[in-house]
Amino acid sequence: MELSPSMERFVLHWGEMGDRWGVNRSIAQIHALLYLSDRPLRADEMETTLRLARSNISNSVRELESLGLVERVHVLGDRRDHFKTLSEPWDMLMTIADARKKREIDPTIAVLRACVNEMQTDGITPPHALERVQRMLSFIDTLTGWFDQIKRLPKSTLVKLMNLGSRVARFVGG
Amino acid sequence: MELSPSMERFVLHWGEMGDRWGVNRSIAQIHALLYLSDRPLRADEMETTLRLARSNISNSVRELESLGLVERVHVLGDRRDHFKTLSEPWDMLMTIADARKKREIDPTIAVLRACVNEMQTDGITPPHALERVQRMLSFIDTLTGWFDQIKRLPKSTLVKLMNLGSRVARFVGG
DNA sequence: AAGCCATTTCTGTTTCTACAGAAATGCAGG
DNA sequence: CCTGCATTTCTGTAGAAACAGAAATGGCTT
Repeated sequence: MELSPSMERFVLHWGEMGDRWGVNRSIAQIHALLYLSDRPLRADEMETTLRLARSNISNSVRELESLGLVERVHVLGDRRDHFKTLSEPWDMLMTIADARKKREIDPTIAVLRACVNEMQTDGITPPHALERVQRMLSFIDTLTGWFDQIKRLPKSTLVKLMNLGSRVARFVGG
Repeated sequence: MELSPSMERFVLHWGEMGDRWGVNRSIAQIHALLYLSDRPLRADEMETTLRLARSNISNSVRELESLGLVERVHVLGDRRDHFKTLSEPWDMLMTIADARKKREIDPTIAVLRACVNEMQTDGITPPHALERVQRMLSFIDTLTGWFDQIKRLPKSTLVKLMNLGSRVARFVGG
């Protein structure tokens, strides 16, 4: 797949962004490439377009799959794997948020809970430290609980809510 | 400042988390330490507690300051700098989101705009690629516009909205 | 059943970031 | 103006991650 200069710029920038957010650069580039493509791509196509090693493509695609961002598809008469990604930014965001919640937030909640438990009984931890951790725990809990509810709403409803912006505040007397 | 085992665990975990989200480990550890402390800490205290080099503390604290997460304060009769962080998780989240928006999202929007402009005129970029970038741009635009509005709402209103969860959907006919 | 081709796993190299320690700067008090 | 201490900047190093290429695996086709 040939990239125009702007497409290349998009791919490169996406790579940088991924980097800053804890996703490695190649993975983000592959994702960007698939996002730009109007059809599923094969590993060898991505290899030549992005000039990455095949092994790198293979592993990255696997990671993207596990994130739920990329799907492995097939075409008749070709046994090679083809890959495609979500085309709706909104779906992408939800998928990423979901995956990272599972991988990072949920374990964090577990750790904080354990900390709170131990802090309450160890007799060394100063009260204010316990209080801080509790506060953080309940904050994250509230936030993720909210997220879990919100993400189940139909997209159209969410769009309406977003367009309301700060005017949603009316409904709670803000 | 002495850390109980659970406090240490909290600090270490916070460091790991920072890492995964593109903040370096020491910076996140320092932040965690300040968060647990009930008083502003000096660089040398953090040095011994976290066993990091003074230079590292100095640079990290500076970075946290630029993120708006840490404030440099002074006490009478001591010319050394002392540091403290926000104690409200909600304020922390907003501050972080704000800073990262400025540093990463806004530049991204600029890049996407430039890409869209060039793609429209270069005569090489396939239409679907242009369309994808446009869609992403408008999505990010919508989202950040929403965020800018929301963050101005009083915290109490936000808490009410969060507690509503998916029931906010009622208001837009969901 | 054998060979071929796509894919994955493994391993060594390279690159980059984080960090410590040294040197330099700056400031306040004497 | 000089001295001493805190802080910052600079530089080399250590460690980790990313990556390429080689080797191995697995499955389809003939």
